[in-house]
Parts: sequence; C-alpha cells; structure tokens
Amino acid sequence: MAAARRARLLSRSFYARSPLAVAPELLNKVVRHGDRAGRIVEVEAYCGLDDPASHAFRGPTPRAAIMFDRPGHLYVYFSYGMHWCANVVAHERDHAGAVLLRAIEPVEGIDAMRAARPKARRDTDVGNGPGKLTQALGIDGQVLGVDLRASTSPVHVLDDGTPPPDDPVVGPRIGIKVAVDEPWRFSVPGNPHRSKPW
DNA sequence: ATAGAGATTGCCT
DNA sequence: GGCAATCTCTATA
Repeated sequence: MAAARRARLLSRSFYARSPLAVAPELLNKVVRHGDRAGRIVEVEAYCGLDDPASHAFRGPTPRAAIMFDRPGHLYVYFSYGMHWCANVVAHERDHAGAVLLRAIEPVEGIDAMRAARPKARRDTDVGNGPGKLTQALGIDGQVLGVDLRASTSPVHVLDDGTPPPDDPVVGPRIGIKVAVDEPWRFSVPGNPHRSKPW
C-alpha cells in the first residue's frame, strides 16, 4: 500500500494564475466540507472579462465582484432557482475568473452524501454535475466567499498527493449559449463520476 | 419597477 | 429528446 501522505492546502500562488492554467490542475484534488469530501474529476474555466459566458464578463457587478479579487476563495451562486454551483476563484493579478467544479467522485462521508442526494440511483449520480456535487457536499450560499486556503474555513481544496492527469480530456463547456466552442472543460479520462455528455 | 435569461436537474413522452 | 420548476441577477424604462 502507498505511503500515507497528509493532505495539504494549496498556496496562494496556485490560485493566482489564469483559470485556464488552474482548471486542469484542480483535477484529482479533493474538495472537502466538514466530513464529506470528493475528488474533483471535472471542471470548467470561466475567464472573466475575456469570456462572454463568465458572470464576470460585464465587470464587477455585485454577484461577480468576488471574481475580481480573492484568488483561492469560493464563489457560490444560485442557478435556475434551484441549484447551487461552486467555483474556485482563480486569476492573475488585475484580472478576473473562476473555475466551476462540475463533478466529484465521493471519497469521504459517502453515506451522508447519499442521504443528501436521495434522487441518486447509482453511485455515479451522487456528484456527476455542478448542482449535484454541491447538494452532496452540503455547499450553499452560506459558504460564499470562504477562503479555501485557510485551515479555519468550512470548505477546503486539498492535495492528497494524487497528481492531475497527464492527459486530461479537453472539450467545450456545457449549458452555455455563448462562447460554446472554447475548449475550456477538463476532466479525468475515463472516470465514471464525470458529468455527461462527453 | 419590470422583464427576460440563465455555468441545471429530473420527470415525462 | 423535450420541457417544467423556480429565483437571482442584470439590463432597460
């Protein structure tokens, strides 16, 4: 069995890069809320003022302001009047952007996640979508803006020693109507917990 | 003040 | 595959 390695938080410099640089490196990291945790297997980059599909495209409106500041903090928004979506703020200095978490593979607190996702019939339905993974982890507006790098925060992104895939699957983003051709979606090849379609 | 669209999900046909 | 549910944000008047 592999030597135990303590999961560690990521540094500010990890997040202070463009969303396109950060997104593929978030693959195989672990997002944790309390005693529930999941491995990130699919993400999308949203590139601020350069990206018509980004909430930050129109500038620092009240909702999008967090994406113009605070790399490494959590951007959570309410989608379609029903679902919460979780993003990691990531951008270079004087830019804006974030990475949407689109799918996780449950790794800790699986029973609690199943209980929070009664509609999930198979294990792979627990976290295979942006609204599903927040439901599974119990992430909502209460954790908007928390610092993912601070040990005292309720939500963390951790490196448990699993490297990102050498050859992530890259493709167009899902559910948007502008900039639909940008290949800014990344996933762990073959992982069954990714969202569909690929 | 009001209207329309939206980074989704799940149920129905 | 189509579409309703449901509400926040943003733009327009």
